[in-house]
This record gives sequence, C-alpha cells and structure tokens, in this order.
Amino acid sequence: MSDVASCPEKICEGGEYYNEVIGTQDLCETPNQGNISPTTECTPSHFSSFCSSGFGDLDSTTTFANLPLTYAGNSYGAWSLSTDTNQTNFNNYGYCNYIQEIDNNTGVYQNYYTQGYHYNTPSINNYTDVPMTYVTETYEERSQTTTFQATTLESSQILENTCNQITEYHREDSQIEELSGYDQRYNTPQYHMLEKEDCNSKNFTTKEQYYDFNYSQEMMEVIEFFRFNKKSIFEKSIQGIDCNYDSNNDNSNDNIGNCVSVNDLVGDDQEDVGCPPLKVQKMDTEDKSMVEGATTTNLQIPFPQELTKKFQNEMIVESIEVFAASFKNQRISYGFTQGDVGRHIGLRFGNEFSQTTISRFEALNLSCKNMLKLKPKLEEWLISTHQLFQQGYTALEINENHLHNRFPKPSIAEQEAKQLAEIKKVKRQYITDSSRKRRKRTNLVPEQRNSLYKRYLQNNRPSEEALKEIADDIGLDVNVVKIWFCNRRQKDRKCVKKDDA
DNA sequence: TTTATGCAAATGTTT
DNA sequence: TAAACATTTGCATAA
Repeated sequence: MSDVASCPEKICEGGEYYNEVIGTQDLCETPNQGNISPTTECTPSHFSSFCSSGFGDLDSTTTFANLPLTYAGNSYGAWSLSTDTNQTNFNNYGYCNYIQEIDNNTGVYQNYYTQGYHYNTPSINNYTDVPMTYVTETYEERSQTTTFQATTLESSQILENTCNQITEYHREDSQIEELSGYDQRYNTPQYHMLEKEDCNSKNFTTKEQYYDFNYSQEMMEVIEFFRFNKKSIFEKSIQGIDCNYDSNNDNSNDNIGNCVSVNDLVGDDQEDVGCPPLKVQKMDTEDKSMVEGATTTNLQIPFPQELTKKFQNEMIVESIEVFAASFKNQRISYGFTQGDVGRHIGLRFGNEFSQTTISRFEALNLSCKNMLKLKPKLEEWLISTHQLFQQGYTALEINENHLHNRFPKPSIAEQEAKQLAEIKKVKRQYITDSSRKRRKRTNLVPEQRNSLYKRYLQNNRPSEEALKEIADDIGLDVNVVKIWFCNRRQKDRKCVKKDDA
C-alpha cells in the first residue's frame, strides 16, 4: 500500500471536466482524534478527497469516500464507510454534510447520519462470504459537528504517488488482498464537475497525465474494483428492503417486480434504453465472478465493457441518491419547506413545482430520468439560496420578499443545456421547453366527473362537435374534456390489460 | 404545520 | 392527424 492520500485525476469528457480522486489512509492519518486532512490541492476550488478518523463516529479510522457531485458554495455531502477495529463485528455506513471554508482552510462536518450493520466474523477481508445483518432501520441522526484544520498537499506529489499506487495495485497480489478489504483502506473514487480553467490549472502539470473517464481502461478497472467491493457490502445489508423506484410507473420493460435493472443507462447508441432505478439490484453470480477475476494478477482486461457501463450507471444513480440526501439536508438546515423550494424555483425559472414534486425528488420517488431533469434546478436553488444567506438574508426575508426573483433567469437554452448534461447518457433523451407554463391542474367536481362518465358510457370517442357540446354543457374547457376522454380510455385499456394478465 | 401518497390531469412520444 | 401509449406533475387529503 502506498503512502498516498488521494489521487487526482483530470477527467475531460465532451467539454466537461471532472476531478477523479482515489484516497488511501496514510496521508489522511491525523495525530489528533477528530482531525481531518483534506487534500486541498486536488481541486483548486473545492475539496474532493479526505479521510477522517474513527469508527462509528469521526475518529482515527474512518475513511470518507465518494464525495458527491453536489455542492452549494463550499458545502458537500459525504459518505463514509468504517469498520470496527475492535473486532466487534460492526460495520458502519454514514452520511454527513461537509462544509469547507476555502479561505481559512477549515472544514466542518455536520448532521452526521449513520446506519449500522453486523457481520458474523471479525475477518474483514473475508467479506465476500459474510452474511450481514441489517441493524438499524433508519438513519440515526448524530447531530455531530466536527471542525478541523485542512492540510494542503503538493498536487504534483499526490498525482505521482497515486499513479504508483494504482500500478502497485495492478501488480501485487498481496496488495490486492489488502485493498479488497473494506476497512480504512477501502476507498472509492469520486468526481465532480470543474470549470475548464480548473482543468488547465497550473496545479496539474500536464494534461497528458490525466486519466480519461471514458477511455481509460486502467482507470475503469480501479473504479470498478472499488465500487464492486462497496456494492457487495452494501447490498448485503439492504436485502429485503424494497426498491424505492416509482411504483406508479411499474409497467416499464425494465422493471423486475418493483425493482429495475440498472443495465445500459450508459448504453450504446444502438440501444433504446431507459433509466436505471434509484436503488440498484444485487449483482448476480456471473457478475461477481467477473469482478473477482480482477483480483488476480492478470488485470489487463478484467472487466467486460458491459460491466464498465453498468458501473457507470451505478455511479450516475448513486450521484442522484447522494444529491437528493444532500439537498434535503441543506434545505432543512436553511429552514425551508418543500413547498418553499417549489415556489422559489418558480421565481427563479418561471415555472414552479409543487410540494409533491419536491417531496418525491427527495424521496427518490421519481423516475431516474425525471430526477436528472430536475436536478439542475435544485442545484441552482442551493446556490442561489446559499448566496442569499451569505448576503445576510434570513429564510423569512427570502420567503416574504421573493428574493429568488433577484437572480437573472437563465435562458431556455442554458437550462436545457444543463438538463442535457445531466441526462445526456440516457438514450431517448428529450428536453422540453422548461420555461413553458404547465396548465394548472383542473379539479373536477364530482358532478362534472359523473356527467363526463355518463357520456363516456354512451360514446367513449366523441367527435370534435360532441366534445364541444359536452364542454359547454358541463362548463369546462373543451381541451379539458378532450384530455379527460383520452385519459379515461387509457385507464380502461390499462384495466383490461391488467384483467387479462 | 409539514410531508407523503392515491389518483388522475396534463404533457410528451410513438404508432 | 389523431389516437394510443408513456410519463410527468399536482390536487386533495391522509399521515
């Protein structure tokens, strides 16, 4: 195992720039309990990698991994995975908000949530055969806040060491064994978007040293290796927990019961594929054997291309999950309700969302594509709100004075470009005019509904004239009546199909 | 008071 | 072009 804190990788993809980081413990170790040493040089404007200490709580053995894509100002969410160094067979998986003050180089963790799992052997490295028991039903809030002083590292040194680390991982069986554990040595890569200028920053020597997210087989091997290990642990712990995929839309071909296959979000252009679910399926035996192949010395082509796509999909899915959790945390800490957010977005973009939609976003109760579509707006909300608070406004003032109005509305093209960036890997993508106002939902009163249904029984496909007549008669817009008949026919067809099944 | 959810209105895509 | 088919979204209300 090398002495590397993190591995910055510049990822350039279609004009967008990512920073890829793999961390190990050594340069993250902290002499004092609770201290954390982020590597500020990894990303010029934000932290991207850090380790903290502790098991359960943030102490000397916790490794933080997989920073999400989401941030507002200096704020990040973070996942941690830590193991029990006292061999009491307890594993801990946590989430917290991470806020770094760039100027004075300090950071704060807050709103720390944890979920615990028992496993029945103290041997961490045998995890593949260890059944794990889900211990806590829900996240437990610890309300812990940890403040620390950041440590700055030389980026060139990090880059060099990290590349050595990757090479060693590829070469040495013993080191691979070590890495396959999921204790403090376990890390996952993470990435987030950077400005173009950052990519050319002097902190990084030459562009040629960067790994390309799409095309570097070597990089993908490492990413997949780490990610599989993590998944195999986590998935064991969520056995029996329902997927939280939009159960209303359960007629998709991708659905398997209430869960959906994650295959092919990053599909090739020939395939007409849908979105993955927001909770992933367990990996099957076949997949596992392929990944286990990666732990041999033959690491040239350990992963089939298909699997690479699958992991990319999972990364996308996970980035949404993490963002949703982070978004909720921040919304609550700002003191806004879901309804507030929906209204603010209306002020900001010209088209507001209901409390329902925000609620569903936070609970991952929307389709993946839908989540990806909404995400840029919620990111914008976080940024705008953060700025308003920085200017000294309170939540009350923001609400009463409609301060989200103050931000220039981005052009439709800009909004669409952002949505496109989110869902560009989804085939069948389409961006709708996001500024067009959705018609207010008509609330039909029972008499109107009865009247419509009576006429539907007489003729379920009325002509234009008949529709007009019905509309006049009931006192509704003819379009509303037309849509009602369409939806009613759709409902009937669905019922018939269901009966047939 | 806030959030979650069933049903279906409205919108988008394919046939 | 219209209808079928698919998906997004919000009202009303339960929790």
